[in-house]
Amino acid sequence: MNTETYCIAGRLRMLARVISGRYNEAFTGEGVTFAQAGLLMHIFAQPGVRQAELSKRLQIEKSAMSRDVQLLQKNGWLTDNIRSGLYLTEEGRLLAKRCHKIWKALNQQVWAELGPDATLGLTVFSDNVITKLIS
Amino acid sequence: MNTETYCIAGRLRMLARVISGRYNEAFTGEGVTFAQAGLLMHIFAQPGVRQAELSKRLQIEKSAMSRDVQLLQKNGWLTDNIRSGLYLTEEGRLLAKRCHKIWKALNQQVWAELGPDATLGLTVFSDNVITKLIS
DNA sequence: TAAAAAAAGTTGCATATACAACTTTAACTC
DNA sequence: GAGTTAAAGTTGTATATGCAACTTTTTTTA
Repeated sequence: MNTETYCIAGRLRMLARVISGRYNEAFTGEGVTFAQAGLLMHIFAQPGVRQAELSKRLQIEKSAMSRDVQLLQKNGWLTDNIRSGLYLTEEGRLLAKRCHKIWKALNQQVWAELGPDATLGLTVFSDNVITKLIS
Repeated sequence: MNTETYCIAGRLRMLARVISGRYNEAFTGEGVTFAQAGLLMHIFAQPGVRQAELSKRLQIEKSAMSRDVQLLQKNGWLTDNIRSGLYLTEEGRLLAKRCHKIWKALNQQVWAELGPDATLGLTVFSDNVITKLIS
């Protein structure tokens, strides 16, 4: 039946590029990328979270996470004790809240644009990857 | 019904990281990344293809494509007239063939590991993104 | 066909990402 | 509690990626 077995990795990377572009656009007004906004929102939701924890949850290599975090700090959104848990500055908290508003509206819109079949499809795929491929 | 609307972009990026890691591993023996192997295979399948064509097909920004292509060339896998169509050198062709063998086995294995529900889910999602979100 | 417009490709700059090696911090064991 | 081990975090190096501005090539049109 699977006569056409396209490249799973290639397809995922393409989809990530396309969707990331869409999300990045939405955050240009705030001067952040989607990746940065995402981290800010995670830290907002869980103040004091460790890099290692985010690293596992988001499946980002620890050295990449280290640099992402340093970038947030350089921009004044994190307090200076990043080795013992991540905390937003006041400016960081305000930005995180604005990002969340943007994110919520956009994510719902994309969800709606793609429709239930598509989003259910991604959910099923995602759940399978998480249970079968991530230790 | 959609009580939990997770972040589509975040999830896709995570999945791309995880699956890319898996594919990258498979190509370390050949000294190429999955991204490079993928380009080589595309060019092998369509000698003379233009950067702009690959750029559209893979949804990679043209400047990124330009650099990816230059890297392949620097490694001796592309002939020197990259501005008028991409052609593999003999070494490039041999490498592309080896990569295809690796890719085919791995892609089938991942397809099998994830199972039909998952892969169908990705297909449905992917088709929807392509028809609804890509101009 | 020459000029103008559009498309293709490149380069400067910046972020996102990974692997390997290293340093620092935390935990465990005796 | 000192020493060892493990976990966390950082830095060097390299690829992958995007945006903006620029150059080159191709196509259109007058």
